[in-house]
Amino acid sequence: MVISKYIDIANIVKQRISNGTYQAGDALPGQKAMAEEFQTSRVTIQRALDILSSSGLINRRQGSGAYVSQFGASMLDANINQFIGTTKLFKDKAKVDTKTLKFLIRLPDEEEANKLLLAISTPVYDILRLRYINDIPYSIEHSIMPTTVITGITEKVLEQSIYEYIQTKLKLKIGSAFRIISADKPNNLDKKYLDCTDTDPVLQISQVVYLRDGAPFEYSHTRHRYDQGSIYVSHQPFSKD
Amino acid sequence: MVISKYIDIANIVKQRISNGTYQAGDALPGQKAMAEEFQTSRVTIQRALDILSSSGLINRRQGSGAYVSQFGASMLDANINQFIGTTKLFKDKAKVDTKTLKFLIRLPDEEEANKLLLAISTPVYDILRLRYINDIPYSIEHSIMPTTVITGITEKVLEQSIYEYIQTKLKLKIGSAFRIISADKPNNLDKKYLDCTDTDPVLQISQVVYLRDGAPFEYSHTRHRYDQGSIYVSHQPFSKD
DNA sequence: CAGTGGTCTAGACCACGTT
DNA sequence: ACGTGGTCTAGACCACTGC
Repeated sequence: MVISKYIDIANIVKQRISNGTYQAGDALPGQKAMAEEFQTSRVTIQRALDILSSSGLINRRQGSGAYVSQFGASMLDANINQFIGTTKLFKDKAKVDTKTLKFLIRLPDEEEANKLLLAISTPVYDILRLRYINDIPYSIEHSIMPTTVITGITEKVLEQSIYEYIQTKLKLKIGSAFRIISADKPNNLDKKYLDCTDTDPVLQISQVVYLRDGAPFEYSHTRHRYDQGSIYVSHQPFSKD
Repeated sequence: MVISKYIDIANIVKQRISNGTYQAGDALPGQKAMAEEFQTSRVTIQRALDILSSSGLINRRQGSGAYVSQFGASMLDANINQFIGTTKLFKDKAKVDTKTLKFLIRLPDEEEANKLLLAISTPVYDILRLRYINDIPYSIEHSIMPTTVITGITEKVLEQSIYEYIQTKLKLKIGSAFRIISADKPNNLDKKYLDCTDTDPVLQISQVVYLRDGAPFEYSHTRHRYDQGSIYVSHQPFSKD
């Protein structure tokens, strides 16, 4: 057992969906059968199934069974609901380059302090980066981070992945994220760095990201050319409505 | 008890967050205390907390407690991760009008059949509607629905809410949704009905919506003027990573 | 170390689908 | 009627936080 029994079981079942042992539309073995196979109780099997259904891999029908979602296979590799950084998203898939356009420490304005739950006297990092995928301009990311939570950022870190740094070096755990997605007309930066003309729309993602303990650590705006990427979102119901 | 104990408890706690009994940042009573208050077991309390944390209302810290998210109060009314129809979204808040531009039954093309998991010989509804909020053009919705799943749609239903009809009249339960959000240049319909000029971007939401049993029932594209609405998305981690 | 939340069990009963 | 998943319990042990 690596982490917890129910997470391990969920991963094993995920694996079986991935390798075709359970095909789209198939019913999974009953909870009782799975409880026997994994030498555990039915409640633990249900916790594992919770993970799979909340990520859209299976559908559960009371009185009938749990079925592999038709989306199943295609979901496994899709980058849905991601809030990881650009770097990880394209890892091993494409060449990612970063150009830091601005990197300074200053005091936050009222809106920034508000979003990050900071006093306006607490300094923040102000970071503007241009990302290239396979040498094509991909996005402009403008991030504000509190220096009290995220410490020790250097130019070197910025060229790699800030998220990687936060998780491995600072050993902080990322919790939730709230995003607002909108379309916008190109501004001067978009025209200059993303090669937008006046008629090329921009897709903007504004987000506040929180650590697992609830402290906000990033308020950012990321802008993409309209033809350089879409956002994939899945929605699963939790309670019955 | 209305539905299940754990859902009822979640709703009661939600109520208390809403009315300020539990304030942002406050620790909730311990699980043991709540189990006593609600005359139930700790496991049932945990199921209730699962609902609250998966909707971002609380943060849980092992060894410490469960805390009301700073977002808490503001989340309650926000229409986050919604996949309900336009009508319900603005219910009691604004005047919603619908103009049906197209309503016919035809055979699906290959992509539509693919998304809806249909044979190309199964007829689908092809519906194009223009929505107004307070008499201002709000969105163009193009929906494809299988006639085998969604039956008996009339002009009258289209002027109201299709989702309402599906849930109350057909008594079907909506399950999950997968969306792709993108920015786009305006097309001829956008220019004609949303009053877009060549430099007014459009925010497009393409989605496939599934019933709880996994059957897809809608493949649609909704287009908004860039200044008429954004998409709010929240992301909560499920398993530990 | 005391108190908290996280995981797990074995068994029970209920709600629902299917036959 | 039977088999499925959904809910619930009482109690146990573990992992973590914070004093």
